[in-house]
Amino acid sequence: MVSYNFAEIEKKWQKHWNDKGLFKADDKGVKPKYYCLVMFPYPSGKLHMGHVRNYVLGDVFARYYRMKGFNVLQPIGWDAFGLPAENAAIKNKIHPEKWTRENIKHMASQLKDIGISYDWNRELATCDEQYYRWNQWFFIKMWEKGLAYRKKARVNWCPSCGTVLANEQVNQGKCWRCDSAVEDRDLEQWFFKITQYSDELLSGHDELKDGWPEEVLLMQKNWIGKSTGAEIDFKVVSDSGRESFIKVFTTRPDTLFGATFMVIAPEHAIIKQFHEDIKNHGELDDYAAQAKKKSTIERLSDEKDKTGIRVAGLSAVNPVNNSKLPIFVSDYVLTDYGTGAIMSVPAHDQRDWDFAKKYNLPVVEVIHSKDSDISKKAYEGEGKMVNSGQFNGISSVEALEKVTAWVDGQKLGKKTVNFRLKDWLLSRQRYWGTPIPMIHCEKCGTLPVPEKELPVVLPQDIQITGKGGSPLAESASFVKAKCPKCGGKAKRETDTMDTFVDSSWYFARYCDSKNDKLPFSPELADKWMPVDQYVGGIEHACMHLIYSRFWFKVMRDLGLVKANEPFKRLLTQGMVTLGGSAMSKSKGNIVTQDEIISKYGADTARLFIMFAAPPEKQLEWSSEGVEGSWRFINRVIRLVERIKEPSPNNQQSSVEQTEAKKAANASLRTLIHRTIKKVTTDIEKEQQLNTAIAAVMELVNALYSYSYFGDDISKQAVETVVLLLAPFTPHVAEELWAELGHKESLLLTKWPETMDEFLKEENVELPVQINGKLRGLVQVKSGISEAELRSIIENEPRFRPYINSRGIKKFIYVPGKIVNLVAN
RNA sequence: GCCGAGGUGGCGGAACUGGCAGACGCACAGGACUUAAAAUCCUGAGCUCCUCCGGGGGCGUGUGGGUUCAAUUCCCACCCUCGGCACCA
Repeated sequence: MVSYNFAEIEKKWQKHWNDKGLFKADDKGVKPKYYCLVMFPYPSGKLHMGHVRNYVLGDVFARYYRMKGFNVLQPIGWDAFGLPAENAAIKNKIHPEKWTRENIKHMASQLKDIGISYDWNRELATCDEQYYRWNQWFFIKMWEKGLAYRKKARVNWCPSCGTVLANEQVNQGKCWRCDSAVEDRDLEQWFFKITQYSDELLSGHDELKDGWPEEVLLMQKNWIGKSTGAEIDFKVVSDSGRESFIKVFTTRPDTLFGATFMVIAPEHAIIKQFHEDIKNHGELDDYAAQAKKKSTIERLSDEKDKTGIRVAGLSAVNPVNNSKLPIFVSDYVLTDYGTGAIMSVPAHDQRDWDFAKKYNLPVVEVIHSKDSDISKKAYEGEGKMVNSGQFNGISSVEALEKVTAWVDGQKLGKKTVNFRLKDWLLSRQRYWGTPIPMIHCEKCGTLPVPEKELPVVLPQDIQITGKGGSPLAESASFVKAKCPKCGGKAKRETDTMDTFVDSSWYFARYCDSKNDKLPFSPELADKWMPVDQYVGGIEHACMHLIYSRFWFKVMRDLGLVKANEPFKRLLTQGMVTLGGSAMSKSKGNIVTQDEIISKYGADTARLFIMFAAPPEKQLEWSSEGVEGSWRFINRVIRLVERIKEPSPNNQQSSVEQTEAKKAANASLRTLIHRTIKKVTTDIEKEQQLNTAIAAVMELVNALYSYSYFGDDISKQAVETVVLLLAPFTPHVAEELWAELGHKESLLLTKWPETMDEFLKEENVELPVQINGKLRGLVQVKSGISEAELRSIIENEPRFRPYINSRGIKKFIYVPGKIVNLVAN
């Protein structure tokens, strides 16, 4: 490996960019703005190739749009609160803040090493008081608007550590530290009322459909899960004659006559209500206790072996036909979706069908179609109503409306819209997060900390042990507070906020990151927002991206921003995996960027990770092939060196040579313009950077076999190569650009443009298929008529053997693309 | 289990809107340069069968079917891998 001196070149240009302040976004700039954002990193320690992919992607866009004449904002910051810092604190007896700050320092220098063009003046960390005070400010605004509230909710509880566990800290129902069985416990928790925006989060998709991947919108749509149906009251009767009601939610009121049993969640209130009437309540209580030990995912995934217990001594009544229905308890019905109870229609719902078969329950067909055979499986499609009283004979589509209307009229239920989206549970019983700025007074209740007292600073005098309740409750000086209303003794809230709060609005803070009067000034937010290009992992498709959209709408309603949506365009980059799963420090499967940079330099690392796969695709890491990117850069360097030397074989030429040269010139020129066009659309429109790089490689290959290297057109080609590579390999591109005699940095140089007249080609090579098989190619003028083409092909002897005496049955010509002859 | 994505040579990947499957790169083989090696430059190659060595045939995009003059691309069924599932971020 003979090397160009990448270390020296990279340092030199990084210093140059920094000294000249070329990455600064201009708040007062008149050029059109372009806000390019990558999801900010959690400072876990070292940058690995997954990070590199993310940040280089963003940087390619930022550098490209600078050359296109935009005023680019590309900021960076740190998603600095979170569980790993607390784990490190427990494990290594290091304060979370110290651990976090050290990681930030290291990762920041790594980002500089790979030459990402950030405006470092706007850097922020969410654990800065000056950042999280605004989390608290927003929390209070939400509380004032009724968007923050408190209610009981379930948490994972380790009885031996006496602490709340994150889902990640629960392995197969056991505590990660002490291995005791994890229990459910109800705690008073804080929520954001994100469901108030359910409809808008859904309809907002209209605005995003051009800039967001379809799959993300689809996932969000399903996550929000709007379903229209009806809530219907079923009378419940005990054997002793006591009566009550159970509300069920169904999206299929048309199948109401087919309900043959009812399934309720193990935690359903009716069980307590009828406790003494239920003969097997002991068994049911045991079952509920078992269900509590399972996570939602486990509960729903025991599909194959769905368990249920009949509630003895209690039955429901189908309101439409007064038939008595047995009631079952099963853990696949969840308390917090719908009403926690379903009517089961085994003929028309596969899960109910499976359950009915297992427990030998009747299956009654109420929708008939020629495709249905309910003895084999449930029929979930449309059809004609049967066994449905006055609704017999009409179509099930019509019945959906009519049954709902009838139930409504009989006061048995009503039409409802149900969402799968739940309110955002944001309180955490942890240390390393934003303290929730509330005060509990015995007399006056729960009140917000007055705005002038913000921030509520995280106390330092806390031992992080991983045991016990909320860590903040350990600090007596923190807990002690004065009631803002009566001035009496009060207690401070000791829960902290979910870190998704931090990441829900950081992109707006970048617009004005030093503001100490407001989270940001509305004027500056209006200048930069919305984000033009957001880049980040697909794993954030639902949670982070929905929370941010929600938060943005709240900020709009507070008058802080004008737009409706925070991110105009989204690129969900695929994960970098090693050994089949995503690189992450917690899994220990990481390859750090330093390993690649020290051997090949930043430019090779950048080029390789962009070239290895299309951005949105998952990429299994392998360093095989890095060598190729390295070689390519060196190949370009040699081209530049050669073009600077005078070329001797270009001088005298005969007439034939002149003709040949003309043709070679023209085709090189066409290639230059095609390459510019390809690279430009690949970056801007397709966002396929791997093929953009491949196109530049093809141009370089063509230059190596160009016979008149050294002439004007080849000089132009070499300059084009350097310009097109500038976003990908910025350091070496700057060096070469200077060597080619240019004084201005590439960051201030215009992106090359194509000229249409150089894109056309006179002749085309058409593939000729006979009966669908490729039999040869013909060279023709590009505008050739079908008749002309046909006679050329018919007269070519080489195609004759494939066409027998009866001739051509059908002649298909797709202009400029292909010819297919159908012979008899 | 539910929601979403993916599966193409030995490997990473390319292919516009249904129109030459395998661009570009890695690894590999041969050649040039060299005392030699490295580096570099040039050439070759999906698999397979036949060949008079000019070339010619067949098969091939996870599996099985279908639509079409033509399918990696559209339709149906299935298998496998990955991401998310609300306290990892």
